[in-house]
Amino acid sequence: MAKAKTRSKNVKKDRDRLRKSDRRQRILLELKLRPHVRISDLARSFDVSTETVRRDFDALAEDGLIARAHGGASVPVQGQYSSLDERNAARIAERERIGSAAANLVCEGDTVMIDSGSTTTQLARSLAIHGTRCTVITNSIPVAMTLGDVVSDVILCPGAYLAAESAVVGNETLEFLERFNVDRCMIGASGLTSEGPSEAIRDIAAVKRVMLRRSVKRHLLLDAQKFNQKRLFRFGELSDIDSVILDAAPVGELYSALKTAEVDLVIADPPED
Amino acid sequence: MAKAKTRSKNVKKDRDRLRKSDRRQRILLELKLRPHVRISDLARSFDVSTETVRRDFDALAEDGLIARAHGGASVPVQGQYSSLDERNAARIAERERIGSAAANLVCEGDTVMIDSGSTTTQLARSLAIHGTRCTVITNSIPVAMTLGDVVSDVILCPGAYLAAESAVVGNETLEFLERFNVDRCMIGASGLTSEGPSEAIRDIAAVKRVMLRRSVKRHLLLDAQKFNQKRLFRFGELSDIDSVILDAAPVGELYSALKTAEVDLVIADPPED
DNA sequence: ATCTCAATGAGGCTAATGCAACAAAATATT
DNA sequence: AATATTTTGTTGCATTAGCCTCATTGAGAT
Repeated sequence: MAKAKTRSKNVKKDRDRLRKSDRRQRILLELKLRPHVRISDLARSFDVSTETVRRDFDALAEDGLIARAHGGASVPVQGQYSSLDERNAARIAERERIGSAAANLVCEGDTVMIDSGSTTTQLARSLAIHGTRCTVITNSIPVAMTLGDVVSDVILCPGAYLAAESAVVGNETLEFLERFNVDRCMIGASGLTSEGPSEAIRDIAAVKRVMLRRSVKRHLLLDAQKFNQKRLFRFGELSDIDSVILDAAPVGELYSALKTAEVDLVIADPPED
Repeated sequence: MAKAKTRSKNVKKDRDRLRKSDRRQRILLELKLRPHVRISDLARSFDVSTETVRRDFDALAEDGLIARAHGGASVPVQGQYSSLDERNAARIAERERIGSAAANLVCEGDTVMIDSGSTTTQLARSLAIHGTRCTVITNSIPVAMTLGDVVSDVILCPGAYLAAESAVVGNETLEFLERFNVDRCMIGASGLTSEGPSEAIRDIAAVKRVMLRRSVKRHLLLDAQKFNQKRLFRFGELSDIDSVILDAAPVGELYSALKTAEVDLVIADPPED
């Protein structure tokens, strides 16, 4: 049955005041336009009190849709990791180290495929800091935006835009990637077991598969938290990987499996301070 | 008491102050990672006083590299227009109206090509607010990110990433676009004369040309400030355009030329308040 | 070594924001 | 229509940020 009264009395418990949800919607839209909005501006724009906007912010932040800041709010995190909680903030440091170590593997003039993910975005950042001139092919928008067009040539893949990952995926992406032969690829993973790396999202896994196939040297980036984690989509064997860049050495079965597969282990330097 | 030399430090000696430029660099890199940084965080991170960070912010904001906010700073504006000055802030309102009017032209289920630019990004925003379900093909990253993947299917073009426009351009973009036939395209322009629309950046103009060619209905979006402006690269004749969406009616020669070419004029509604 | 100038930090003050409790207004429910 | 519930506004106060001035530091130049 079609909803006759569009938005008047819909549900019982679900009291969605048009006003409120409408404001929230507009806040989110606004944040898609600019990276940061001020409470005072929004209050004036909506003609409500700052307290109301503050409450909207609290609600949106609770859902992880925005990131609060003093005096305003910004987009949660350009589609990368969520810098909300302490736990994740700690992960950032490790990803930074991994990204930095991975950046050292890239030589001047290299052609590199970089996939989407928080760790590979950190790699892009390290590459930008380091100023390594290279050609990058990526399906990740944060990676492209981080690298810019000054130091590196960045080629962005086509495909369907996947907001949750800030990346493009799908057949067009895969076909496009097939056209290239690159020196190396830098790939993240949600999990790594002795059976190989795996990933939770199918389309993302498919991209990784193709990138692995088109590269001479194949590097996997991941932090120790992913050890022995298994996700639905395995995108390769250990023998498909030339080296793994990580923040701590694996042990036990995973370690021996990596050794058997002759995978190089690149352990990122421990934090300086 | 005007200070003669505000910040003249471009001495030939490049070893000015590594400290300062290094900090600025890191601030910019940080902003590529997260959309917003806090002064207090940076001060702690760099182990300098908040005043120093504040001064860095002032300098960076002066160059338009960051956007200041209370308590921090954010990326200037994801690569779109610069919301720095009042003049530009005023333009935003007009672009909003134009974008909204253009969004009304899009029907449910349409396939639409949208090019890069501040006005078309506003169109994307209006589409998102309106919730029009459609398939969008774009070379603009802000457009893709604004639309997301909930209401619309968004297909991003491949190509070389052009940071200044936050868009992809080049042969790959053009070839990709050629593969599609769409109902309509929404295109911005830097200038419009009786000879046709023009654009300052060659690669961007090339994209617009192809989009025009692949569309049944061709819409041009621009504000009155662009009237009688001529840029280096003309990307079409007036007769290539089906309708122009603008915030004020053109007059004189431009008006008669548009009429002669049988171009529809869609004047955006004036502001409500 | 001394001088100079830019850069930085510290203090003090003002303005803006955050927070909590309560009051007022709007809306839904009966 | 009357009541209950939610939402919004207001007030007061604590906290934080902004900004100005001035003292101090540090690097380069003479």
